[in-house]
Amino acid sequence: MPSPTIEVRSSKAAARSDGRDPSATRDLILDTAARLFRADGYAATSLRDIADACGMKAGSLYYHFPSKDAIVGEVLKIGVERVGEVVRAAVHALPDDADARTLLHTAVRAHLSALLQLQDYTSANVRIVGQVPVEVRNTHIATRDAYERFWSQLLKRCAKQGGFDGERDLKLARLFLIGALNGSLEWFRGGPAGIDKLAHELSELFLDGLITRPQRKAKG
Amino acid sequence: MPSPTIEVRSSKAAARSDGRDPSATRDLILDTAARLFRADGYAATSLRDIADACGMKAGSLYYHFPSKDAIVGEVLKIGVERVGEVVRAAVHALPDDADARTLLHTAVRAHLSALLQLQDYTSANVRIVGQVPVEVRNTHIATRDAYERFWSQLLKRCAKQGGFDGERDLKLARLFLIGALNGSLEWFRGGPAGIDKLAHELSELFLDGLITRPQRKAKG
DNA sequence: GTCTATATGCCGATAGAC
DNA sequence: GTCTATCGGCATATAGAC
Repeated sequence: MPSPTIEVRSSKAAARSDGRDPSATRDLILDTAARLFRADGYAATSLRDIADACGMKAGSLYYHFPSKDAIVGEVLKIGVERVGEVVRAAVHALPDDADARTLLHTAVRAHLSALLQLQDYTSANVRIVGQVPVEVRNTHIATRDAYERFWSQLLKRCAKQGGFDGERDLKLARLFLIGALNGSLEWFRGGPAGIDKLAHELSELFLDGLITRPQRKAKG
Repeated sequence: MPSPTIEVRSSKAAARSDGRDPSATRDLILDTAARLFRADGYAATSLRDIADACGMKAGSLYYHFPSKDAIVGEVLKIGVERVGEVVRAAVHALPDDADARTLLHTAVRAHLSALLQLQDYTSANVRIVGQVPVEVRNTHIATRDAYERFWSQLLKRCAKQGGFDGERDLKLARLFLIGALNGSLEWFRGGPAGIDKLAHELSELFLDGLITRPQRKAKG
């Protein structure tokens, strides 16, 4: 499996620590806010907390963002959009006749990579949705629905290529799959190698199940 | 499938609306707090909000609980402990030689029943852990770990009875399974019949996978 | 057991100096 | 761009009447 490690950068703030990028401070605020939102929740994280962790004063944040809601909205947006982009790109790079196993494994691996490398953004996400102004939440839900539709189509494509069992409910399978993927945010501690093992195990589990099959495909 | 619907009562408050039970008010406060914590998060839910929804004044809550933390601690506790009790009881009621399919299906169905019928408690749970005093959180984590150990043993028992594939990583399978189960909190809307279908689909999916098997067991 | 009244403190946001 | 200073509001928690 020569597929390269998937790299997902959370923001420019981590890349350059000099002050030359005019948006570096903005990115630092976002990274910091995401981390604190994830750890303490939205309402429990004050602008003073965020500013302190950035080495700034609370009033200065208003030069970069018009309100606390705008900050949390941006954090949510980054979390949902970036995962979708990474997964779509990885699947799009496959040949048109890729088989079900390759399709599923690639999408699962890309999702896990982005999800876990952007942990502060993605997991702040699941914890603070529902505590945020309706306008922000509606945008978030629309993006999320589009991503779920992508997965529905992907599973249908897999079913055609891979001889899926006709009795399986693909809608429920999709929901369970995404739940299993996102649940890893709560327990995974490890690096890229661990992510690869996760992706391998989960896609095999969903395709083949726990019970031994009479004949198995040859591997690698 | 003659297995009866699993009933899980959230508290005595729902059962009796007369004022005769001395702990009825306490239970009403807990039910209300769980619902609001789930909807709005922990920090965003004020004691005034809880009191208003109970038809009381904020100060009166302090007759029943010493602090807001005590309320949230109790809500968390109910959420984790009740699910464990229901699942253990359901599995314990099975014969010693129950096969893997029956074991897994029974445990999955019991978990989903308790989880979804206690939605306010269980889903408040996943959203507000990490926003709560360390002492409360440690108790919560201990209970949760014990429950995960129960699932590990259950899967080992299934593996012996059911001819599991030796290549599967049971620890990861357990984590993915519980993730898929708990993820249903975010999307499931339905009643007991829907829960039964969920349990059926998920246990079949984990045992058999998405790909067609050459021979299948006869059903029902 | 529930009420009113209040102590004390942190919150988001703004204004204006530098 | 970042600072200091401050406004008005709502938070948890307490005290004591009924």
